[in-house]
Amino acid sequence: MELVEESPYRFRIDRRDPMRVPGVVFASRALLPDPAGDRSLEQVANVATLPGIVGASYAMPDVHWGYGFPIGGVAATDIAAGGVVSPGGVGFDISCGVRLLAADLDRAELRPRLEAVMDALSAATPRGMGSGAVWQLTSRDELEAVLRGGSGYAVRRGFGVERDLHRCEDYGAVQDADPAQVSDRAIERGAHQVGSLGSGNHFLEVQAVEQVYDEPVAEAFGLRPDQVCVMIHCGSRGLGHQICTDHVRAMEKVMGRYGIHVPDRQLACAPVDSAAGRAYLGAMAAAANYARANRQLLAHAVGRIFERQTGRRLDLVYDVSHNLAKIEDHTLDGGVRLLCVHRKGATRALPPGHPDLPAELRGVGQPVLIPGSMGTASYVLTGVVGSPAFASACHGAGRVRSRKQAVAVGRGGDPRAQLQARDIAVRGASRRGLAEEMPAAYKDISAVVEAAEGAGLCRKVARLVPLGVVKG
DNA sequence: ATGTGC
Repeated sequence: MELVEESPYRFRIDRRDPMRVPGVVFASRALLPDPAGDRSLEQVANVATLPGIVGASYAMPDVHWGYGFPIGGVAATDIAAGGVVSPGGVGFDISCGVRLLAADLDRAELRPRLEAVMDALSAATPRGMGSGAVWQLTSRDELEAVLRGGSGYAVRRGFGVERDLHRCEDYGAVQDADPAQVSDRAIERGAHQVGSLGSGNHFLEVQAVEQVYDEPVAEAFGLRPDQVCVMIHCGSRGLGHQICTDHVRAMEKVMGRYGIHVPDRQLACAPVDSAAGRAYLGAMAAAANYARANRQLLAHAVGRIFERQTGRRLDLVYDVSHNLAKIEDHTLDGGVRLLCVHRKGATRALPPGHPDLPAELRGVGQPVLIPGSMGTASYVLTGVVGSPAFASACHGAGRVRSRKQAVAVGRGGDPRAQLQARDIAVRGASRRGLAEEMPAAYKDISAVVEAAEGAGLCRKVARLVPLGVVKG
């Protein structure tokens, strides 16, 4: 894959047939994927062939290989020009995302209570591959209320407060969810997992604010130095996975009828303005709302534990997903166009002044929540005016070794002991599960964030360090 | 990511 260096944090893949637009990779040279083990730059070029794609096929600094689209990919299509939506451009874990809570508590005050807090969080957090959840839903009607209402439904049922919704992307629910497009199988898989963490790279972490880069913005977000925070990273569990599977299959069947041909079967897609496209978007919105409710329920459980253990409240800083396609207005070539923006392993990053932000955040921009790999720092960033990638930023460190490779590299070591030696309390997860998530398997989060900022995608606000982690 | 893999 030929890359042209345009600036220190921007590389171009020149357009050549059948690409409709160029590829653009925001990264330092050191962060570029190694073509020997990762073909994600070929995927960037493949995405550039999709009908209706505008601007470029973008890759964030944490880009790595994914299903069809790269993880860390952004692609926008022009709906009026036959632009498509593709489930592979969202990913299997629909609306997987991050929620950050902040306590009115300093890390020194928490220190003597940390082990007890971690035990209580561990006991209250359903996690791992199987079932077990905060909510046990008994009827399809009740699950449909979750699929339509997202975090808002959880709040209405008493699991949170109205203020929470002002600190959620989309005020807690994507509009136009269509439960009729969700298969019975997806419903069955989801019914017993509402309010559960999952496994893999999902986690619940107690953190402390180690550094503030922009004090006024941090203050507007509700963050200050040494403050204790809780970060939750999880998604739509088996329900989102099943919806992705179902709609990829459906689109594979009808794609030819729309005259669409793609270089990789995993890029199955349909026009946004088509029966198959609308069906997927309705089901995707339902899965997104499931993920939002999932994080709302877990956060509420965590809040109760914090109050009981420390006497302090947890307030929501923000909740934002990094696996979603959204219908958005963007200015392009001087005109406003309605685009379908796919962000897969990429976080929406609205700039200051954006009308979709609540009044209290409009002056400073949207909080962009970037978890590091296990045991490393996480970052809070903010969106900036003039984003070069449809108001999007990175989403995390980005895997560089497969799970299997990660276990092989770490063989002989004890991941739990390694984390505890650095004063990080660990709860849950098997030895293998932890080994798969060790920092050696990921890029350096600080380098990823430097590149994202250097490329003009976002701006640093605060750096958080882990005190304790609950893994699936 | 995922009742882990056609």
